[in-house]
Amino acid sequence: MTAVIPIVPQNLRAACSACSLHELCLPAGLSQDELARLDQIVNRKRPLKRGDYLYRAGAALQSLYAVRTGFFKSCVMHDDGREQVAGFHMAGELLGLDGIGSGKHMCDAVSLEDSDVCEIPFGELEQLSRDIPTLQQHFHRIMSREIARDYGVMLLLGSMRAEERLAAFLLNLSQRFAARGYSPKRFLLRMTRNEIGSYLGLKLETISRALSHFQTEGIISVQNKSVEIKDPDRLRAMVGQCAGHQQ
Amino acid sequence: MTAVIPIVPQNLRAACSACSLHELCLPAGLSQDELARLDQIVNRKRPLKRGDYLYRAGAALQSLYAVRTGFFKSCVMHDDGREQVAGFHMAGELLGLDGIGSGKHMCDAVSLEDSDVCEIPFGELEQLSRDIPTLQQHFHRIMSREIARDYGVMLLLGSMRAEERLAAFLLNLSQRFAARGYSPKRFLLRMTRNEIGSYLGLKLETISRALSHFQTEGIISVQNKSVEIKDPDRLRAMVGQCAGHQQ
DNA sequence: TTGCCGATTTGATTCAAATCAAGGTACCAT
DNA sequence: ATGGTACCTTGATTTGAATCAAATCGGCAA
Repeated sequence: MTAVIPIVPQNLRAACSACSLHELCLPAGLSQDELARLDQIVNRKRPLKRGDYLYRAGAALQSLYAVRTGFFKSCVMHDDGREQVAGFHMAGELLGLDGIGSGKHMCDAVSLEDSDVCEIPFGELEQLSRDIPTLQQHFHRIMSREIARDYGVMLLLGSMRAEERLAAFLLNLSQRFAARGYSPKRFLLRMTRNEIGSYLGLKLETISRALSHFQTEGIISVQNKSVEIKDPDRLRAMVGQCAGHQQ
Repeated sequence: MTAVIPIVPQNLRAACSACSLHELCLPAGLSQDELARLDQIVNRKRPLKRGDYLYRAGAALQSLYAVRTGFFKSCVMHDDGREQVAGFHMAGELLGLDGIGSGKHMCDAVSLEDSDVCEIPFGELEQLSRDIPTLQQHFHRIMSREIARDYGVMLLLGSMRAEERLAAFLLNLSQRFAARGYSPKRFLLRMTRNEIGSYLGLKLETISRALSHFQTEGIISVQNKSVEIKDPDRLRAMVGQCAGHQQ
């Protein structure tokens, strides 16, 4: 007979100061004291299961959310039901920035695996950031980086070929995993081929074919959701000079 | 003999409080007193001629710029020289937001007609916005709206057909002109077909053909850079239900 | 374990937009 | 005025990715 292990919600209680992500996340650069003040306004939400919505487009924006563990997509909807994935979000990233302008979320945020988030009431964040210049500056940097990322996506969608887009996408994931201490060479694709396709402005069949092609070229190895990057240099070489780029 | 009219640089001296754009621009919602404080940090730059660069990608970000009069494009560059127009900017809009995160401009900002801008030193803006909550909030809204706009562009680039993209683009311009008190029906395209194409992820020939097609359908009338929207409803109908949208 | 359903792969075919090509037009500088 | 240059239009052809189609795979639930 095995001992019953009591379920301790320790993750739920962890403070920013104790969080492994705190140099990647909103609190980056804060002193212990400032960290404690930020901690007071941050709420831990109960974990989300795969497929759960963190919020939906149109809902009033009360808070921003920092991904603690897990993986999210945010997607914009057309009137006619067409869906466009606008981003994938991993640990340490901030969700909800697009809704501040209108006071309403502009997209759905959906958990792609069991996830944990920290809730940061936006009004309180604004107030606190008036007191803590470092926090204010870092928040501005985070918003600005999201804009810069978006420009990168526009470049990708507006002027890259299918395989170039996928190569850029894989390199981006790799680099973000590396920044979080995971292997940049081996990782899981948390999202479906269809979701990758939506993000990259391509159809799922095209994603599948491109992955297969990269594999036969020996650039990567794919097994379902699992990817290994075997030749990052060749992947990099594909981005930015896809021979006679037409678009 | 005609009287010589002295050239008074009155535009250069105009304060935010006297600016017709102040409810559209950064100072929106400020009291007279707060406005005066903002005015103290804003510098008027000398006018830019068509084709002048306001800043270049890679340059250190010192200031944001508000368009006072004129028209700008911002464009991201590939390593290989491919250029992607990331946005067009008109009076009252803020440029440079993408560079805050890294401290360097991520794109070029180019004047598409003779233009005037206000220079807003970013460090001073951050400082002032700690004192003036309304300013802080409005600045956050402006950044957030840029993110929301970017999501819209992603939707456009990722899931719309060529003519649908152009229709969305024309409607967007129309709406922005209207917000500035200009006719939403008749306006000039300040940018070339090539630049429109770059922004929409299409080739200039495709833009040209689509414009011609809209004209033969009686939806718009085009004459070089001048556009008249004759049937805005039909234009709206084209966006979001381009019959059996494939992408 | 088995059955089912959603996800993925791969092939054949189609099609929208790119590319190639050739005039035509407008505007700037001389 | 005039020549030049950049911009635009339109047509013919090509092509990359979408669409259509059909297996196959994998994981979850009964």
